[in-house]
Amino acid sequence: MAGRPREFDRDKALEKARDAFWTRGYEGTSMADLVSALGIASARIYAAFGSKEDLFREAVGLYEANEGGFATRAFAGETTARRAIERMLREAVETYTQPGRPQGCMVVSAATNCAIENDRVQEWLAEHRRTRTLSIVERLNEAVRDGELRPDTNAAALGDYYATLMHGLSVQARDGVPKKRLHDLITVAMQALDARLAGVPEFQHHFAKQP
Amino acid sequence: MAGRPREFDRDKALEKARDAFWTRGYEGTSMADLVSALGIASARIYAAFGSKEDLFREAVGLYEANEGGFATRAFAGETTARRAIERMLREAVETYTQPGRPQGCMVVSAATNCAIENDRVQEWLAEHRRTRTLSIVERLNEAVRDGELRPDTNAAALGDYYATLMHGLSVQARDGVPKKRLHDLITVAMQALDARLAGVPEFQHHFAKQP
DNA sequence: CTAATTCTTTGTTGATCGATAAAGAATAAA
DNA sequence: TTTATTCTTTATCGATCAACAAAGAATTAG
Repeated sequence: MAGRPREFDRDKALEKARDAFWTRGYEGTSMADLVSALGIASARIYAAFGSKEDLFREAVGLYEANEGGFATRAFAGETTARRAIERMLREAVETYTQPGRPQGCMVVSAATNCAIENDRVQEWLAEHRRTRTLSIVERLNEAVRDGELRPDTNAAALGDYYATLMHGLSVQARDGVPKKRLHDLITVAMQALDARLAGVPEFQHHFAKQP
Repeated sequence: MAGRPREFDRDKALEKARDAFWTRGYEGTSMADLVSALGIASARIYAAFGSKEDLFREAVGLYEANEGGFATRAFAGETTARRAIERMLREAVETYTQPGRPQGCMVVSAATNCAIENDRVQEWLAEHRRTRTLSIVERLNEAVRDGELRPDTNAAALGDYYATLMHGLSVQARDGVPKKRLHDLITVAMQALDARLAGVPEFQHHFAKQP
């Protein structure tokens, strides 16, 4: 063991790689781009991270453990589904529109138009999105079981609805739609959940589960 | 003028190019891919279409004139905003999930993670999305002026909301979410508009414009 | 010290990228 | 027919792609 110690900070390098991939995506970021972003020769990148694909996967992991962890954080930190969903959406918007930072969601935008040889990477991110959708549905199902939401609530449709909206938020943020407009549309979107809360009888006939 | 007549069908070739770009995106589709998809040598592609970028722009134009024209069609073909918005969303889902066809929206997914040298292409598609968002907002503003929607309706937020949802639908469709689930979440989303329709007094206090 | 190990530097690999040059083939105008 | 024009074929261009080989440099273990 031992040997010559690494001269650069691996964690700092990974952060720079995450930002590069977040901004330009997997294929949009070349090894030459990474060399100049990390400030180290390509051979050193390969020695430290394995391959471009390995580096990307590790960079996405870092993203999800921090900026991209709004869903996990919201579900862990809020006691009601109503507050968790809203917090998730509003934290997503904050993350997607941070000034001086890459815009949008790395998981949504980093690998959507890949060449056939990078299909595995694209599919890997798609699986992350599907898992996130599932976790939202599951939280809403829990809310129905808990009695927070009416028993006839279609939690699957409601969860798909919020997941779809969140993925759309990433597109809009990347297109430069200002933060305030995104927050305003979230306000509109929260009404679907409010209408399903137990104890709001006048809405019941309008928002009943589809047959 | 005149000269040797072209031996291949330019329109058919453009359709094949549109499908290739729709499936794999601008950068994900190489000239070699186009050569095999169109069945003609690269020099003939350049003679007929100029460059890869010119071909892509023409392919997007074809997409928008047909499959991707659901928004324009809905606004032209429906007399109420309520029906226009729903038709736009449901036709979008049909387009995004057509069996045996490229999934999702070409305008949303064909150029989201591009290298810096293709920024113009990426920005060009973003401009298309912003224009589409604007057209939705404008239709809702019209509905407020017409009295279809309550005068205190925040048409900008409502339009952003439906544009965001539509862009999210493309992500979900690409991820393989089945058509039925997408239609079900649209049903949830239509309630935001229903709640703003004139003549539904009991909703007024819940869906009032933000201060 | 020596030997083993790991990192850094430098230069380069073969493959693929988008794009085109050059020459031959097929048409219309004169 | 001659000439001009346009398309097709073939072969390739220089640039860039991700990845690595080889040798030198710096450390620890023994």
